[in-house]
Amino acid sequence: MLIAEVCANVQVKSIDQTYTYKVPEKLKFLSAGWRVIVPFGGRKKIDGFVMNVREVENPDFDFELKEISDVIDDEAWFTPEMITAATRLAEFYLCPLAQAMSLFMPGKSGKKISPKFEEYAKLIRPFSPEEFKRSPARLKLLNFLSGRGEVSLNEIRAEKFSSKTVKDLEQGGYIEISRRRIFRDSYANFPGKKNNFDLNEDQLAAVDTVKKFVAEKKFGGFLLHGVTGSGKTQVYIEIAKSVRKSGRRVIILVPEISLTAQTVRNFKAYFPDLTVIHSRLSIDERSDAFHKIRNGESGVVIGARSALFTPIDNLGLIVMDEEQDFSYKQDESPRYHARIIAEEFARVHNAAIIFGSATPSLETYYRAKISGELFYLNLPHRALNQPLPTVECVDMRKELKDGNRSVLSRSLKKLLAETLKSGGQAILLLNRRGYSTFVMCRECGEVIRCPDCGLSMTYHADGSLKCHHCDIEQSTPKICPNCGSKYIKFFGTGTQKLEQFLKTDMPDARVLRMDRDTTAQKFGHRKILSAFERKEFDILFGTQMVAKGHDIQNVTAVGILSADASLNIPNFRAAEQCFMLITQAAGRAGRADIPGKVIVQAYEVEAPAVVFGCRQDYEGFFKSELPGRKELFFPPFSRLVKLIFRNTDEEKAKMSAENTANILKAEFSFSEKRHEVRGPVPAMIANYRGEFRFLLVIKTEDLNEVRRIMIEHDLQKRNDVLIDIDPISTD
DNA sequence: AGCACGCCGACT
DNA sequence: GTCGGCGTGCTC
Repeated sequence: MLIAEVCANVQVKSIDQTYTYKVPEKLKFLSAGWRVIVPFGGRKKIDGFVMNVREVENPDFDFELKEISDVIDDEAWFTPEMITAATRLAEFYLCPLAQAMSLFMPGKSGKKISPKFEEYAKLIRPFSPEEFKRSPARLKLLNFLSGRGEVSLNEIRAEKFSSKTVKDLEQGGYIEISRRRIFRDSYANFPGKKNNFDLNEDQLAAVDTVKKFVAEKKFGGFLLHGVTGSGKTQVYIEIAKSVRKSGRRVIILVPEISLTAQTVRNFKAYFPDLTVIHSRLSIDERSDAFHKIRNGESGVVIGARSALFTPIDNLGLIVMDEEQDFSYKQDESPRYHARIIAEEFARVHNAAIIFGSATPSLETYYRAKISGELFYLNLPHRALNQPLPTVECVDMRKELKDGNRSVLSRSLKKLLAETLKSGGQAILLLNRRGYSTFVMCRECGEVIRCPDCGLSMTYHADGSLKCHHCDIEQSTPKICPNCGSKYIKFFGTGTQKLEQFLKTDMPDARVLRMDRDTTAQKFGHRKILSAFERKEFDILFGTQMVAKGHDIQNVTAVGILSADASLNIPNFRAAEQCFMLITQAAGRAGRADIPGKVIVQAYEVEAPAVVFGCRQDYEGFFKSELPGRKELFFPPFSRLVKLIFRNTDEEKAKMSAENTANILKAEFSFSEKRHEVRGPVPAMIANYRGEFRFLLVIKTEDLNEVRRIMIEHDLQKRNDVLIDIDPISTD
């Protein structure tokens, strides 16, 4: 009897296992990777994934086998590589297999994906006008087609020819209709641009080092550490070219969807066969892209983290640009980090992987410089020999003492005025959107909080209050909901308030706001950046997205308004984040002929992150930050696991976390390795939609041992426990 | 998750 | 009687 192991696409941890089904005669062609329809429990139709098929002589199961009802596609959807990768991802991140498999599908559901075809008509036989004296429509169509090769039926219809005319001519043997698959691709008409300059010495050295590994088809991991403007992209392109020459394929990863457009523009001129994959493409577009990759029609795949999950084979290179960006970590289950997955893929394919950054994550830099797991490639100079910008740090406490209560320091105001006068452009970064960051009653101190998650709500210029965590929106109360007082006050400055300020204080400046609210539509980023690049505006201001994914030549001034705002949040990466923000934003300033000027406004001007950030001194920051991480046993000296226990009953959630903490502590006491458990503590969002959350944080020098212990205690099967391996934050 | 089953109270 | 509320348990 032919039987199949099927992973039912029900993404629930407690039933995460494969189920055995009979393969009916009509489906005996099935093999691993097919998507199927199966009966499951009380449900008649569930989609599932065939994990393997085998012949069994004497069936002996202690349950009755059901039959697979049908297949979904015309071929196996998953390649063996995809199955292996999904299985290992699920094992590593302790998520349901069905969830890991779903990463490799264009949509969530088990719908069949239908390709789109277009029909073309072509003249295949000469004709004389005499034959068609009595049929002027046909004659007109024949004349329309003659000398034009293939013309799509859409175009013919647009010329008001009826389908009858077309059909008649086809039957008469004058024209031929052919069907061709068309690919939906909103990046198809994106312009490419070639950079016509030679690589400098450092770039050449980097290219040569990686090329050696590529030529020998050996795994190699590299950190390409290059200051902003050092020409990392050109290095990627040169290496990718040599990979393509040898017939192997390339994946280029960017942290956010909005950055794909810029990357496509850089690569298109060199790699016309590139394909874009990210989660905001329509399902159809995504499945068309999958098709092209599967058939080998695509040599370069560009996209955000989901670009890792395609049917690509024969992989020679993965580039992960801006590797330090937290967007590479998925913040819903499966909570994978693209950095880990990408490196694993590179190993499996004997491919090279390049992590690129101006400010590498401490983990990656540590692996390159201290533990030697990665090769270190350095581009210390700007490619076109522009000087690095000068950075001035302004102490906002002193500013206040001197009577300046404005969001802009006197130095920054002066810099903006000078910049505009000289025809330059400026970028201002304020990492908070909305108008006011919180709303408080002056009488009783009540802060208005999100009904779902309890975080403070942000006031927006349209009069609404928004939760930036849950996206909930409500109107602003006129009186305090707690005490009824009418003294409700708005505190803190967001980008909208900054906009109002700039418009009144600098009426001659043309200002442009860029944050999540103004870039909501497709290609919204691109539109704003293009307008700024065309010099339609003098000042571009907004959240951290103003510092990402562009290289606008005319920007000579950059201001960072509250550079140290992130410093006081209780997060072990706070300093790293602050340093990155300053370095990244500062890197936007300066052009070939005019050195850039950067003003960093901060309150804690002595903090190492601010000091080294202003000096653009990565190595210095690294050395100052590392001892603290070591002392507190944080990455890169440990790996973290975060466990969240949820329950509608607060006491149960807490008890459950406490029990697990005790079990883990007992297990760890037998271990030779260093493991620590912290908690239970209430989660930062302690109550989400009526569900209480407590968390445990494990720090370990042996992640695999911790994973093994968690599996032994079936933590991965509990629906009330969320497991986050290598979390970004510990709250 | 989602469905069946079973137990209990309420109602035409 | 029987309809429907929800708590419990299972899914090849």
